[in-house]
Amino acid sequence: MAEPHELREKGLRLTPQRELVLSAVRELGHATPEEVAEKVRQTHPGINLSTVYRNLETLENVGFVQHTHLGHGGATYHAAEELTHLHLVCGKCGSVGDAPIDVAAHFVNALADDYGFKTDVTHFAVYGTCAECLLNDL
Amino acid sequence: MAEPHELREKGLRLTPQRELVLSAVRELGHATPEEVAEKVRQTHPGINLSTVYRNLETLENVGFVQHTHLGHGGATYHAAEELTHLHLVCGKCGSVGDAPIDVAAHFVNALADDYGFKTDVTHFAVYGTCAECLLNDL
DNA sequence: CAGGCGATTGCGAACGTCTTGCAATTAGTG
DNA sequence: CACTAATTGCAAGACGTTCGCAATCGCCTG
Repeated sequence: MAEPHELREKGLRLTPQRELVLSAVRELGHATPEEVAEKVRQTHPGINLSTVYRNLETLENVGFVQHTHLGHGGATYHAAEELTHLHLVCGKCGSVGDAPIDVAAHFVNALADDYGFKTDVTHFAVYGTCAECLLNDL
Repeated sequence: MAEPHELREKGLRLTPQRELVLSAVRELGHATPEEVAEKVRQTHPGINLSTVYRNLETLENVGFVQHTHLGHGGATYHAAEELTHLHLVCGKCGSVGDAPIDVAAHFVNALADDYGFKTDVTHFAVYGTCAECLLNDL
């Protein structure tokens, strides 16, 4: 009895596609489903986009990955371990910066205390204008 | 010389469609482009969806309306006057609650001070779980 | 108040992203 | 090794949004 694979432990079947999707997300950090598919194709050229979508959903259900809305339309996926920061999306240049979740602590507490709302700060990006673009506007 | 129409003051042509889109947004509060179109059709049945999209964009450029991402896919539009609150989107029941922007003041300041990032808290929703759904989970 | 120019409209097609139904394949079980 | 259910690939479709184009219409000017 070897150690069971992390996917099997969650009751998931172990398919090459699934493993590849998971490791692609882990390697890429931020990634749209499309980007994940592209990455996976380096090792498994035939993979279908819908398989990627389905696996991302499955992996999200068992907590290995999570998605975030960075704006426009597409969601982007992260390994669950990575979700320790929030995203600062600049509306001018489109850059995505990171900030530790701590900066939102006060905010999250205020929403919890005043509205009973439990906030997941990482799910949506924080929109605004980045330092660089603010400088360029002067 | 009568008082000039608010749209004309911004250098925009005054078309019935444009006026109707603007007042639809004002009447509806929150509304997706689709909902705006539906509302406009009550008075102007023939309006085309692309006209609605184009007018929303135009009206946004001159500052009469603004859009917010509440999640999933579609943007929702607000009259600019209305944008005095942030949106609390519940991931379980899908409800959208409001909170005054003030609750985010500390957060916004922290991002400005530490990262030089100027945040627009209203552009993206705040995601989480609402008080009601938290109760139901017990 | 008629003429003309450019903005705006409606329409249809195209788009990107994501979902779905279905038949074939495959992982895990006994 | 055979069986069953999960998973895959594929093609079609749904959804929201954008685009090019020709026809129309608002507004300015004479």
